[in-house]
Amino acid sequence: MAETAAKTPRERYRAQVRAEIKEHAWEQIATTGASALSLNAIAKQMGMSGPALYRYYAGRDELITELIRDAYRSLADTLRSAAAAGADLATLAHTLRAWALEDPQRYLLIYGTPVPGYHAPADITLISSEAMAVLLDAWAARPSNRPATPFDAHLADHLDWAGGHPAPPATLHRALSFWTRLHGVLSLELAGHFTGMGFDPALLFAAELDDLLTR
Amino acid sequence: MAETAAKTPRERYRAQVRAEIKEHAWEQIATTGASALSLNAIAKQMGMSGPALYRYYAGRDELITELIRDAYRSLADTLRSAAAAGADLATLAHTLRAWALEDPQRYLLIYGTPVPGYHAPADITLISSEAMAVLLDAWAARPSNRPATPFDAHLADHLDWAGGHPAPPATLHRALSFWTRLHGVLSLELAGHFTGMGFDPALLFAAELDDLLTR
DNA sequence: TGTACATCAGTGAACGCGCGTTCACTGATGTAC
DNA sequence: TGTACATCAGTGAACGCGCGTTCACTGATGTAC
Repeated sequence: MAETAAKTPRERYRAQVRAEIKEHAWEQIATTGASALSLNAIAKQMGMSGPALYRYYAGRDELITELIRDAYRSLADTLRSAAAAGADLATLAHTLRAWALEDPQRYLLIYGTPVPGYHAPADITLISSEAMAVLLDAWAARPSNRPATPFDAHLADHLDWAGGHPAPPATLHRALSFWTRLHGVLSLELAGHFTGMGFDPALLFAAELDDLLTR
Repeated sequence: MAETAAKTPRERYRAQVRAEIKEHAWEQIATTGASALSLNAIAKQMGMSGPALYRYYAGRDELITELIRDAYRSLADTLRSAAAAGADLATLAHTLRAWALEDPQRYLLIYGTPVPGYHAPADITLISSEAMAVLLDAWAARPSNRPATPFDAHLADHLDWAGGHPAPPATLHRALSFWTRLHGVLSLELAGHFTGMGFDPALLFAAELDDLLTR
């Protein structure tokens, strides 16, 4: 818990192996998808016996949980540092897309179809809101001239997800819409539903983003 | 092929069992997701031995292909008959959502993360364009007053997916955007990413649709 | 209507595979004196 | 610096399971005369 300092060599080694396990897990997910994640396969790939991994993870679910946590954290960090560097909403959107394309299965792990048979612990939702917080901040910094919609009124009474963000409902709505619209284009692209359609997904994404921002 | 008539009792029986297998497959998919689809499990559920199913499907992949085909067909039929009954775009959107909610895994099977290890035959893309054709028709019937975007120009040169539809690029773009935006909201809802956020997904969908149509 | 034959649905055994997970163990690494 | 002990990473065997798929077969259903 409060043990961030003074790592013994053994602790250091453990952390290193845990990281290596996760690396191989990502590789495996990248090729076969998350639902086919197998501890034994990872062990074999690392030149270890299957049971050895149980020293590091209590089981498959705990590993997946950690991967999901890392994915959320990575996305939040990426967006946060982009925002800190002065990125506007368009740049944030492209940052999101670049992050997703860098490892499609990582994106799909957190925003795609849930892994069958896996149940996430309760605190995962909390971590997922970190990335959202960056978007909320970015939208809050942008003056809105749109008339309030009926949904804005509904949102005003259902703010659990906003984490107490002080932005007005209309802004929250726009941030939410920003997310769903980009996800719509992005998830279809990552899942391969645009292949064979002819057009360039990057341009569709840019067009969607443009429409989103200019109104 | 051209054998639509004169079914023998045996052919009738075969068709019936094939249908029953698919029913059980859908049940299984609804609970465990498509990646966990197992021929043996279906056979057991039907009170048959595993190998018996090989009389009806050459293997797991052929069964999945048929399920995907059926899903696309079902969606296209649903949209088509709604359109034939005079549905406008808003009604079509709600028809789409109702169809998706009726069986979330069926929607996710065709529009979600691809099933790992499964490779669809080439003609699947063709069937998937049927639903899109209904949307294209609906948008073509609606006068557009929007200025052309740079993406419209790109689309004009990349029309493989439109199946020769005579609508202008701007209209094709709007139909495409209609799809991606509704998918964005819908897929996040179906994957459970709105649970715990507080608001009503139906209202977000309606708001997105409203924004989509009023401009 | 009755018999002889062909078709074909479904079975059970078998193959080889990989999975998650447990357990008792060996042997290396680190700690205390 | 050296010895005695504790810790703990990793192994190999084992358990029970389910998977896809093949094969030779039984027995019921349909067909031809």
